[in-house]
Amino acid sequence: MDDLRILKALADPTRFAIVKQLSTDGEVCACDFTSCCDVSQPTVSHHLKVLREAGVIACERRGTWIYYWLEPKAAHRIAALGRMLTSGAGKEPKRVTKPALVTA
Amino acid sequence: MDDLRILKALADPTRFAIVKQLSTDGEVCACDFTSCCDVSQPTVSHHLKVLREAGVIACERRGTWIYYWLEPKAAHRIAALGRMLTSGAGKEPKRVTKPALVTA
DNA sequence: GTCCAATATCGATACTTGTCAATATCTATC
DNA sequence: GATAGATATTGACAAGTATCGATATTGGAC
Repeated sequence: MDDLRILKALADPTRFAIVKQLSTDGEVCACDFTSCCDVSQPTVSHHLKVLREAGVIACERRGTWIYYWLEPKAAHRIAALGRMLTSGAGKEPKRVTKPALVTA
Repeated sequence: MDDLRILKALADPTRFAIVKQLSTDGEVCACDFTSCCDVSQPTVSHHLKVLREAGVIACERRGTWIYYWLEPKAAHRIAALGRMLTSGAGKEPKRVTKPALVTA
């Protein structure tokens, strides 16, 4: 829902690594992030929670293990942001002088 | 260059507001961010520096004023990230049981 | 060169957050 | 119910950072 929250969730090396692995593997068991991310189990759990609460990932318990995957909705928000930035970049009015201020 | 650095630069309310304004207006004088972002001038200057060093924006001095705009290269990184995430989301192998580990 | 406006830098402070050890919870199996 | 493994929560601490006031720098006009 909140673009800024999604960005904050992605803007951490550990969480970015988690998201990249999810993007590659499609679905990953929580126990498999401990190896990839060189942090302790509670830290992985914390980051998974941040990503979950930002709506970036979702999870499902299957027996003892919990599987995580990317939320398409959040992925689409980032894609939309990318389109917004690419369309905004290179708009270049490049005025030579500052236009007169309307207010004051 | 660095995706993570771009994300970190975007993941702040003030900087995100700056980037959104740049995306809308194409090019903005530094003096015009003070009004939009409800923070002091040194704070705006600091955030512009962070965005500049992350390669998200670029600037040019014209007389007394300094104009900022979005760097197309950074915009394309975010767009590419969006595509990566959207293609990664919904991959769903959804295995019922955890596969045997290859190593150990 | 002097004055003024726009922007950047510096130093200090408060807030946020990433991290881990210890512990709790949950599920399956016996 | 007891045990064992997987994951989450708690509490504490360290590192990072957003913020501002004061000050410095830069460029234009006189």
